[in-house]
This record gives sequence, structure tokens and C-alpha cells, in this order.
Amino acid sequence: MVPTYKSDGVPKATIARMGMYLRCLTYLEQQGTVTISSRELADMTGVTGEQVRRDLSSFGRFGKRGSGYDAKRLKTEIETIFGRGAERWTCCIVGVGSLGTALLASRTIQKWGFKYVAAFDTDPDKVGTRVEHVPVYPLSDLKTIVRREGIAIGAITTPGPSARGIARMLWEAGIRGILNFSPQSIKAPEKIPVLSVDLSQEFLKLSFYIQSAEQRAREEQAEIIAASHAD
Amino acid sequence: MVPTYKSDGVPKATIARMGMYLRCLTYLEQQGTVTISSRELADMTGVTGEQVRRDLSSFGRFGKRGSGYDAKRLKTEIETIFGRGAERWTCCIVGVGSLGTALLASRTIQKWGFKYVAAFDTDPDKVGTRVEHVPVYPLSDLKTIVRREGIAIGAITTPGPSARGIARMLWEAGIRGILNFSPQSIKAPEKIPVLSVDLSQEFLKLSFYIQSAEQRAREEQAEIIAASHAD
DNA sequence: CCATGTGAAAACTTTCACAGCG
DNA sequence: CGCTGTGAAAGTTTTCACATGG
Repeated sequence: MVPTYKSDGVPKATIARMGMYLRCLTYLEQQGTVTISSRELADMTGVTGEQVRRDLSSFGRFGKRGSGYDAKRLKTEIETIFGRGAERWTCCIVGVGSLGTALLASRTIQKWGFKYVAAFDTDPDKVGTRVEHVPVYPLSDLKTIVRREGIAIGAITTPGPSARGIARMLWEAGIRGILNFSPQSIKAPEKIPVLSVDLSQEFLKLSFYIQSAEQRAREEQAEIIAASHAD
Repeated sequence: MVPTYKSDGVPKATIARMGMYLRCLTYLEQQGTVTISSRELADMTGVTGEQVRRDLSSFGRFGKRGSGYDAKRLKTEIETIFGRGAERWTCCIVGVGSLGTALLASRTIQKWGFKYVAAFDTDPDKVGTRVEHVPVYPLSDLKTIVRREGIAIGAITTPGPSARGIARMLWEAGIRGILNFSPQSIKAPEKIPVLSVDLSQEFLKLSFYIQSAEQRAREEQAEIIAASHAD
């Protein structure tokens, strides 16, 4: 299973949708929207209104009957659910390759309140430099720095089979959660949530969906032809 | 809903797991493994043996009772399911930023049979160069080139709100499927599968899971303390 | 004897339908 | 009157349990 973490209580799919609602609300706030209905939020995200209401109601009663949800209030509530309150999540990147650099450069990630405080690599040419203003340290300093800075999230962006060892270093240093972007599944102690995202798997899945869609289209076409002959 | 595409028949989760099985089998082949049981595959991926068997059986009967699955054969079968047969999937990247470059550089994606044939950007400094041996064309040439080369998959790696317009250009040029890495949901005609991956959402989800895990740990601790006082 | 493949049961998720309240 | 919040129904996925066959 790609996400090693078991959501326990709130379904995984609900969490994913909550993130989408938050993304929509951020957009709506810029647009100056004051009130939003479950239906509108549903149309923006491609789910049903009932689902939006059910998802939200598993965290509280945020709406007003008759009018909908206060956009500003709902955004704040969801931000709180995701822990974007007093705390700013500190992060580090392990593996300053092209994917690591992409994460360091992502403005969207920073907008959600995540702050990169360190990056790690074994390449002596990279160590000592700064990438997107974030200092790159040698991998051998990982434990010391993660522990000293109290870094919350570690993102693994190494290509190779080193991922498992790095995960171990991270949780031994007291990391609170791991994002694994390597094509390698990771086992960590129960207490440490691990979320794995394998970009190459997305290409694979898409190629399956393309084939199904095209096969379905061919079958529909065949049906139409059969029907036109059956007069 | 992030994945706009409806899997219709085979559940989405099954497809995701099939990809993981393929990844494991590739590894096992290198290790020289000849036969594998559903249980072993399950342990490697963190699912149950029943689930592996159920997943596989929705595509065919690949196993031998008493012994398990022939690793080589099963790998080939799953490759075929994912369309890795005669055809090599041609891809293009729209937006040669850091994420676009990361995808172009990914050896894992190429190992699954995906081949980049073009990249597009609006930046005149990038246009005309090659990134990872792939030529960068102006965005204005997108339709012509996608159509001429018959490109199958378009990956959108632009940061901004341009994603929707690019998606439209892609499907008007006859693309067969879209991978959307922008933090923007995309609507395409039914026939064109779209898979959206928003990396910033993964950070968000992880922060939720970290909080749940830590809260659960605190509650367990409280229970232990309560129990020790209840003697 | 061992592990697959699969009906049937259990668990979970989504949708329906509507009571309840601003 | 309109939209939320939620029991109950419908639908889907996972797990259980075991018949089946190499």
C-alpha cells in the first residue's frame, strides 16, 4: 500500500478531499466570496454536495442552514484541522536532485505554511551551497541537524535504494512524519506517518486509464454500428 | 475529485496496487526470484494476501495452486495490462520549470517505457535548448507538434493558473491522456483521462496524519496513566 | 499438502431522502 | 424557502473461509 499510514477514524479519501476544499477556499477568498454552499464547493471539486457536507460534518458543524458556509470561517476551520495554527511546519529535503530542488522551489508548498530549514546531500559540490535559500548539509549531519532544529517533516527525494536507510536516520533523529518520493516502499514505526508518492506510478496508471477509455470508446462505436445494421 | 477519470470496472485502488506489484516484480526479477506467493507480494506492499489474489484475479488466472505465481510470467502479464507491449508511450512536458525538469530527468519513468519527445515553455531563454536531451519548443507550437508527433501523454508542470488553457490545447491537439501536476483542477472531455497530482496537497495530508498520530499517542499514554491509578 | 481463486459475510463509503433550522 | 446535517438505504471494497487443483 503506498500510504503506509492508517488513517484510523477519518477515511483517507476524506482527508484528500478536505485538502481540495481548502485549495478552493483559498481561491474563493481571493475572489472575495463571502458565502459558499456545499453544492458550489462540490461543483468545483467534482464530488457531490452530500459528500462535501458529510466530509465537513465529520469535523464539526460549520454551516448555516439556509445560506451555506461562511467562506472565511470554513477556511480557518480547515486550516486548523490541517494544523496550520500557531505552528509552522519545519521541513527538510533529503536528496538535492531535480525533484528535491523542485520541492524547495515550490511556492505552493510554502503558502500552506511549510518551511524548509535544511537540505541534505552526499555530493560534495552541493554541500555548503544554498538551494532556494536553504542550506545544503552533508548527509552525515542529518541526525544532528534534524534533532537540533526539531524538524517535523522529512521529504526523501533520492532516486536510489538509499530511501530505507534515510527513513531510518530520519525517525531515529526524531522526525514526526516522512514524505517518500522515492520509488521504494518504506516501513517505519507505527507512530511515524509515512506518505509515499511515486511519480512514475502515476504515468503507469494513466497509461492504463488511456487504454480503458479507448477500448470503451471502440466498444461504443461497435454498438452504434451494430444498431445501425439491425433495422 | 483529484482524478477526473472514472475507472469504470476495475477500481482505482486496484490499479494503484497493480502498479506496486509491478514495481515489486521488477525488483524480484533482479534478485532472481522465480516463484512468488500472494503472501510474499502482500508483505512487500503492505496489503493482505487475499487482496493481491483478488486484484490479480480481476485480470485473469495467473497463479498455480500449491506453488504461487511465476514471477517472470506475472511481470509480463501486468506489463501488458499497463500497455507496455508493442507500443512505447510518447510524452511531452509543458512547463520546463524545476518540476518539469525533474520529470524529464527521471530514469524510473523511462524504465516503464515512457519516452519524452518534446517539452514546451514560453521562456525564450529555454526555447531552442535541450533539457535532458529533449528539445524545448515554444508553447505556441504545442498543437502542431503534439499532432505531428502523435504524442500520447501530456504532463502539465506549470505553476500558475495557465493549466486549464494548456489542457485544452493538449486535447485539441489530440492528446490521449493528461497528467496534471499543477495545483489546479482540470476538466477535460470524458474521453480524455486526466490524472492530477498536487505535491503540495501531500504535505498538507501528512501534517494531518502527524497530528492524528500524535494525538492518538497522547490518548494511549493517558489511558496507561489512568489504568495505573485505578488499582 | 500448499496456495490459488472465489462465493459469502463483514466493513466501509456514498447516495438518498428528509427533518430541522436560520 | 433553502441549505445543512444526518439517519437509513444502496453500493462498493475488503476480509473470511474454504473448495479446488497442481
